[in-house]
Amino acid sequence: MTSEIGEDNQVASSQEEHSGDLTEQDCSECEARRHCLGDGLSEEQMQGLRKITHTLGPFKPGETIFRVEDKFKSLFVIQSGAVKIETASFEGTKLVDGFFFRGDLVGLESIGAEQYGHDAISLGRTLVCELPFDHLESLCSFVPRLQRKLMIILGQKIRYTNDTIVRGRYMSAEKRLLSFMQMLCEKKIIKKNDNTGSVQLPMSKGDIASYLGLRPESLSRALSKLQNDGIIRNHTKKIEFLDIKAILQQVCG
Amino acid sequence: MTSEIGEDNQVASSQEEHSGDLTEQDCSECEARRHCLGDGLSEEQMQGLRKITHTLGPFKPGETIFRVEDKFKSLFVIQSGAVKIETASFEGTKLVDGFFFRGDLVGLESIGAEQYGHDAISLGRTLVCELPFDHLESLCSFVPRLQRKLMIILGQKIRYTNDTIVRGRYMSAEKRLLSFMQMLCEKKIIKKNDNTGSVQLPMSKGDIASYLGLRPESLSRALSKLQNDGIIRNHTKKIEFLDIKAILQQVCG
DNA sequence: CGATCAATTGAGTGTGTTCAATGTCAGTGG
DNA sequence: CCACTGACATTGAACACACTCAATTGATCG
Repeated sequence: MTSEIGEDNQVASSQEEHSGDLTEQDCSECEARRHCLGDGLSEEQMQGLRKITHTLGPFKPGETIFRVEDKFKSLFVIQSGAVKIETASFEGTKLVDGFFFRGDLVGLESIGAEQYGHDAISLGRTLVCELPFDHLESLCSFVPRLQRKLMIILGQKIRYTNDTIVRGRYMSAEKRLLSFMQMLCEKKIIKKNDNTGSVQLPMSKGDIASYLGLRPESLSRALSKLQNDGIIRNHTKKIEFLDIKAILQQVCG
Repeated sequence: MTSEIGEDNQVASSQEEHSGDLTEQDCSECEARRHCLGDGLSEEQMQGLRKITHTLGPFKPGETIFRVEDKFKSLFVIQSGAVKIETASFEGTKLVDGFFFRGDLVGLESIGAEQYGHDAISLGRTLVCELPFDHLESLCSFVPRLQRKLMIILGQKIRYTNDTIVRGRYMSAEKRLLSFMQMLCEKKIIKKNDNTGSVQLPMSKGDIASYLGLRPESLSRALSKLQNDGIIRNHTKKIEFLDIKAILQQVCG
């Protein structure tokens, strides 16, 4: 478990990119501006937030943003790209516990712990914004709106897990896949065009399967079935949605 | 879904028990004192917390503390007794999403939502301490320690769900049951006596099954199997632990 | 172009589910 | 006190769905 730690600290190497960067964070060009923790704050409040943050990356696919057992220090807002978190279970098997996209906060899972409980791994070309948690906490005391926002996000995360993963236990492989695709639609990850659309998947099918609590084979079969039903068209790194309504109407029961 | 709401508001009727109670909450006799949100706060800080709280109950088994679609207003600390939260799924089936014991906070799941997402139902004779959330939030801004504690609890809840329910998907019925019994041990719900012990279950077997993502029949079979293996002795409302070590050593994989 | 890893497909197995029957227990009323 | 009731729990038999194992195809990269 600890064997790999420290052999190649990509966080450190990435930080070098902006070493000597003492100017205040510039959020005006950030792709995630509208989804960020800071959205809705006054200019003055945003300034407080900008002072404690800086950009990390870009991370290439497979690079780690933090590792299991690294000291918990920061949350990370995804500016662009995508991230998965995973843990090694009992015998070497990796389990994917979450995917994160633009505007999502990575690291909430480790609040209150000494160390991160997951590896956070970049999918695609990823830029993140680091929020040192103790600074963020202090800032929250002065900016009630920020405190509120963080709590809301924590509450949402609890609900989201309950509505998807926990509920998912009672759903067939096909339903789980559909609810995953619903999520992609709601997060606007897909390129939508009326009732059709498509996603360029940043993660592997195996990762999706793991996240949904399925074997890769079972996911593959579910994909094939939906393709036969004319709901989707399945490719290696892309899924075309031929009938978005049918996917969204899917009542999860 | 909304049909039952308001027909018999047990919250209101319970509140009558202490209507006119304008004195400050007295925590000195509370069974959950050592597990409460306020534990670790200075006397002065505790005073702030006591000012915004009051006791509700006792609730009898089956009575609701709040219902789905009630406006989200408060968190509730369990002083004594136990609570389950459940939701009605698609066709009338109730799904149990959590159990709460002394010192646990009920309602975290609904932070950031307009309405509660569950029914909270008393198991056994239950006393709770109501924490109006907007007051609690304001207090958090003045008491960083409290803010921190609440965030830690939220983080822990996220981790707990991930470590039990999400991981549980990969575990057999027997393993899920064992991990449930581990939880009971860790929360000191059981009456322990060296390597043996017993629990008087406040909830039905059906509730446990639902919580673990199993059918009652499957749980029953798992219980029978563990009894045959000499690990437990199974009764209707009680489980005897004949070998606590064997239960705790159980590595969840 | 071969090497490697991911994804798919097929065949057989297994664990939990489903359906149905029986058993247990607490509460109620004769 | 015992019979009746209804909810919960247990047990059995057949089934279904996802899993396992194995083979094949497909993509990517040196």
